[in-house]
Amino acid sequence: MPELPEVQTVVNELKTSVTFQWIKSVDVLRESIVVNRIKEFRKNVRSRQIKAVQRIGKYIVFTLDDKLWMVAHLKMTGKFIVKNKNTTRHAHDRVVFQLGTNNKLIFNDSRCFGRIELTTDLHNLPGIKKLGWDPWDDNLTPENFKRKIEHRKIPIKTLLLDQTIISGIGNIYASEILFDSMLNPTTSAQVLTKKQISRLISSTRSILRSALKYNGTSISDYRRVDEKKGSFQNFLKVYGKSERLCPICESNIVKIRQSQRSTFYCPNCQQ
DNA sequence: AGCGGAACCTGTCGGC
DNA sequence: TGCCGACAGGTTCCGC
Repeated sequence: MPELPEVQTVVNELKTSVTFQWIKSVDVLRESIVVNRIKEFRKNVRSRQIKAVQRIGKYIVFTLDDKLWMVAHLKMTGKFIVKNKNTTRHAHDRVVFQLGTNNKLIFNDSRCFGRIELTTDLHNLPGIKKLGWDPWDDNLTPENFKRKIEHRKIPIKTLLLDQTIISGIGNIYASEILFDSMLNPTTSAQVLTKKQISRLISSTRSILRSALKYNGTSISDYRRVDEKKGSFQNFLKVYGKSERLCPICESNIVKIRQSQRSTFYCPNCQQ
């Protein structure tokens, strides 16, 4: 499900629904979701107050104390849902936090790729430590970007999925961003000109900002904290549109396979 | 170091 | 109807 716009939507909604709430207890229904030893996790989360919620890359970070954070990653199908505490258990509920109010915070994940980890050293968590620029980082300039990728031979589409370069882009928005910047997804990263990179960066920002405005893209699994859908799926121009027509030139959108993921693009507009 | 492919786990959909 | 393979908003690990 989740790329930056989806994760940021969830974080925004968690901020209003669970900040300052106390965690009374935790039920771990699927142990593989929790990275820490379960006993230790339950003990250290119990009786903590959620002081803040933030997004770092595609990670959701709950601040529980000065030196204690609960870090979650939704991977493909993870969701955070807030419901009344009397709600019955639902299929794929994996971790349930009983809150001090009438609510519970549920981590639901059909595929069980998602992870929740308690840490005392947030910025040295392996996943977080390696993250590249946030899309809106002032240091993400065409010059810096070019320098960072000038020895990378992989296709630009594949490079956009590399969280150690820019963090937050996933498979849907990579295709949309490349269409918006009129770049061919198969182009080797190292041959891009400064001008093309400049376009790529502004498209990245505008596509992600727009997707965030519509609360993300709900094609199949992704849901908001209140289980509503995002609506950016109504504005996708190429992702999932193979055999449909390009909105600019009306030639056929094509689907190809790059490093085991689908890519959609217009071979005519994206040279 | 960088790259491609397998692995993690579960559900759905299309073809035969 | 039923089975089987392909595929799914992600990341990590392994071998070359």
